[in-house]
Amino acid sequence: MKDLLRPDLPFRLNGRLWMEGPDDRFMGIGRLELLEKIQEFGSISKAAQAMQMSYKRAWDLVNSLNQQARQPLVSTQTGGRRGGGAVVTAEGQQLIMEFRAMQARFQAFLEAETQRLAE
Amino acid sequence: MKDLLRPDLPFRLNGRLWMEGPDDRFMGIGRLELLEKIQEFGSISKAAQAMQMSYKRAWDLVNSLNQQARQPLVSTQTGGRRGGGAVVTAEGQQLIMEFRAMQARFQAFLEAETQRLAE
DNA sequence: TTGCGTTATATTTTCAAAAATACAACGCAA
DNA sequence: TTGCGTTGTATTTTTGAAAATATAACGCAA
Repeated sequence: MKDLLRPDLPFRLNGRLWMEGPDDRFMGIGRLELLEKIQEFGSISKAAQAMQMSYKRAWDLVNSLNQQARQPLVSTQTGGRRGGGAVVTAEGQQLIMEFRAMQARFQAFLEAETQRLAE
Repeated sequence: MKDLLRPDLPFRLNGRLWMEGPDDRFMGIGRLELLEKIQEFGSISKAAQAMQMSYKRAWDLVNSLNQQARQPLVSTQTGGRRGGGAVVTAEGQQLIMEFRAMQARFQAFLEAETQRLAE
């Protein structure tokens, strides 16, 4: 493989992994990071801001996640002391853990293939 | 994982794999299929047509491939009996084989992860 | 009761990627 | 020498996704 590539350019292997339902994506690296930010800030809008994403997009993603899950993964409330907020549920936390683990195994796969590539 | 998902919807794991240079993608499943179609038809325009892709897009992809390769992966000629045509070079064929093999290993990874998912 | 910072939602605007369109050059064959 | 089906290239148009914008509802606190 290496002998096919221009030697003056640095090439690397990359990839994406996701879970999908019949007509919508369910989980991917972007949604994973969003869930983690919501957990960190307790707010969809703050999470969106931190990811430089519009609130609408973030909300749509959360909605899509919740619609496809058996139990809500993010629970929200409007009004109140801090204006409202969002919490990642126990189920959401489980999803974060399991998908993070899958991502880690995928990274390992990519690194193994990158080794092969150098041959 | 399975217990988090709506039981009435069929979910599946999916993914993409690609090689990239500093400012351009080099190889991916789309380019792989395009190379295979060019090999099949001996023509960029026929390959594009078969993939329901505009000729310009197909040509741009071929150009990008050739620019980043040490040796041309597709060689073309204009005019002549059949109006011209395109041939996948030996190097191009090697790329097809190696990337196909990598894709196969990726599929195996996806299936292994899908097993895990069902637990 | 007013202000604040959220969630929730609809609508409009922007942007970039792809497609569509147009056309010149090429070289063989009729 | 004309026509044909390519490659090669520029320009315009379309399209779809995301951002931007706007606004209501909510519920606590000052």
